[in-house]
Amino acid sequence: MAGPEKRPIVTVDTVLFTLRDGALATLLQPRAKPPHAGRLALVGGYVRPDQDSGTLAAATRILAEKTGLTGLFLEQLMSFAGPDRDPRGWSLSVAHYALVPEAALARAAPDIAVLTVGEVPPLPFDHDAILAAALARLRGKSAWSTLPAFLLPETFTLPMLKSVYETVMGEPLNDSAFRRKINELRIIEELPDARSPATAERRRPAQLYRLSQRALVAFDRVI
Amino acid sequence: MAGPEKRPIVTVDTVLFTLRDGALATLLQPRAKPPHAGRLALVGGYVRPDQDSGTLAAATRILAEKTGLTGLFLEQLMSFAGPDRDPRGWSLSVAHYALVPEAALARAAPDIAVLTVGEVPPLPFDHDAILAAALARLRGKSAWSTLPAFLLPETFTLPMLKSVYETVMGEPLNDSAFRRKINELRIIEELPDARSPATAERRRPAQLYRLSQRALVAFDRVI
DNA sequence: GAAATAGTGTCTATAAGACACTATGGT
DNA sequence: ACCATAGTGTCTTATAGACACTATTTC
Repeated sequence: MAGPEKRPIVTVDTVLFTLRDGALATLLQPRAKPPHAGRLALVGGYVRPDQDSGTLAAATRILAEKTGLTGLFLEQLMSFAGPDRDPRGWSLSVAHYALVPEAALARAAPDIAVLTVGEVPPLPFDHDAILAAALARLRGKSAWSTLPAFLLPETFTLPMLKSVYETVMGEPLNDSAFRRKINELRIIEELPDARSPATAERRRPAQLYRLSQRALVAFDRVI
Repeated sequence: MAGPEKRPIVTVDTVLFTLRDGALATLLQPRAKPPHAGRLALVGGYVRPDQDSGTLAAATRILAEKTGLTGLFLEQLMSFAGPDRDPRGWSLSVAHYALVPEAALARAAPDIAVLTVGEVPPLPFDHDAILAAALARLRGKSAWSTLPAFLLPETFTLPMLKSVYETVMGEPLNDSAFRRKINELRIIEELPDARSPATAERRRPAQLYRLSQRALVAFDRVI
């Protein structure tokens, strides 16, 4: 039986995704304390058994404390553990990922850096591997769920929705087929008499929609 | 900073799947010690930072120690944590799942119970939830990967492969379409001049195949 | 040659992609 | 009127399913 002194360090880390100028980006924060103080890293912290009812709760608490971000789509990714990933000793991190719509971004702590996923520098600990796994999960799950919609505001247009799917999956989608599928899947609903504002460039206003359910919906076919 | 005394209990648990008379089954073992001594449960144990290089290594070690099973396909599922799942206190279990071909089953510890997934009794801790999550993962991943093949011996016939996909996914598959897809995907290779034995009932022998790669292969389309 | 399973060929149904077309508002 | 984006209709292509057919072995 392992006594408490033999227990691993248990932390949670969260990969935060957002959109930046039409590109997929991630939010990183300079570490406040050693190890790796000052270096950009995933937002993480210790699981506190006296406060947290689970790891999702721990991740939610730490996100709020360290970044001010709340109300995000947040999901467990997987755990990363081993003797060498943290200089403090054998540690286990339950990695999560979250999607940050632009409106929430505005409320984030000022020290948060927003970097396109292609321009992320080498990260401390095994955060590179965690980020890669989160990206793979985001891309994989986007093809058959409403996951990318959580990068958008609550109401959005079909061109916006198509664009975010294209950004996340990294490939252009057929417009006609996209509309057909979204329609058949009944995952979004029209806001009656609500249209996006027209601008000098975006001339014709588009119909506004919202998710039929404000929760992740999976579907069998692929976008 | 959380001192060691505030650290959660960290364990690993593994859901073991196998085939039993053409049905999907799970391997459970009576617990040797309290809590819940004597009750059938998932195979699990403490992560030992002094011995284990990670949670997969911990699960592999514990499986070997408690069941004698080695060489299985084994993958992390996700973590389950909270204050109430274990009477010993706030605990975190990194759940895994493994696939046990019939040949490996023969080498398993004698106290292992093999139960069809439909006839599993209520399990201690949150093992019901872990089993349900593992089953969902197995079913979901089977549609687009070679996962079910790890329930078969190293060499198998196409009818056997089709049957294991049907068993795992719980629905009949079209024979012609199945062969077409398996062929196009190039995931298996023929063993030249090797055929399954014919019996009184299975009259025409079938061509034997093996996986082209003895590792999980994902494909984009669905079986 | 009858029985039973292994394996093939081909038609049909469905869904995805291509792409030309119409619609609407701003300038 | 023209531009730019929003949105539609329809043809083609790719893939999945249905199902009848042939092939090979045992009895």
